Amino acid sequence: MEMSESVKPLTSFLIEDILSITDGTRFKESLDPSCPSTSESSRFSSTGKQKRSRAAFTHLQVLELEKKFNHQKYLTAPERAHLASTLRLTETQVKIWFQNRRYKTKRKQQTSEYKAEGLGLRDELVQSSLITSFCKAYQCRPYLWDYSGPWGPTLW
DNA sequence: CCTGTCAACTGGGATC
DNA sequence: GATCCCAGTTGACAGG
Repeated sequence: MEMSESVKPLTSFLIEDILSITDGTRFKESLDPSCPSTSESSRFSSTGKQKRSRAAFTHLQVLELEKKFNHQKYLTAPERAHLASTLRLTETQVKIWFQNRRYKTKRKQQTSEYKAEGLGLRDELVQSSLITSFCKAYQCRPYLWDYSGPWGPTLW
C-alpha cells in the first residue's frame, strides 16, 4: 500500500501535550510514537499470525481528528501526512480513522433519517446547507460529486 | 457471558 | 497499476 512513514515536518505545538497525556480510560497499549503499535512494524511477525491489536487513540488525538473532520470530510495526501505527524500517528491510521468516521456518520444520519421519515420530517434546509459544506469538502475531489453522502454540517 | 464500540481489515469499484 | 473511496466484517476490549 502506501507505507510512507517518512513524515518529516514536525509541526508540533500543543501536540506535545497529547503525548504526555495518558488519559486513563481505555489505555492498555501504549501509543508509543516510535513504534506505531499496530499498522506495520509488529503486525505480522515471522511466525505468521499475530493477534490483531486495536490501538486506542488518546483523548486529544481524537479531538484533533474530530476537529479536522468537521472542517473537511476528506483529506489530501499532504494534509493527511501533516496531521499524522502532528498527532504522531501513521498516515494509515489517519486514513482509516477518517474512513471509519465518514461511514459512521453516514450510518447515523441514515438511521436518524429513517426515524425522521416516520415522523414526517423532510428537511430541505439541511439539504441546502449540506451542499455548501459539500462544496468545500469536495473541491479537491471532483470525482466524488456524484456521490450523495448525507452528512450533517455539524460545526463546532 | 452477552453486547456495543471502534480500530483494523477485506473486497469491490472508481479515478488518475 | 497505484491509490483512493465506501460498505461491511473481524477482533480486541469495556461495561452491563
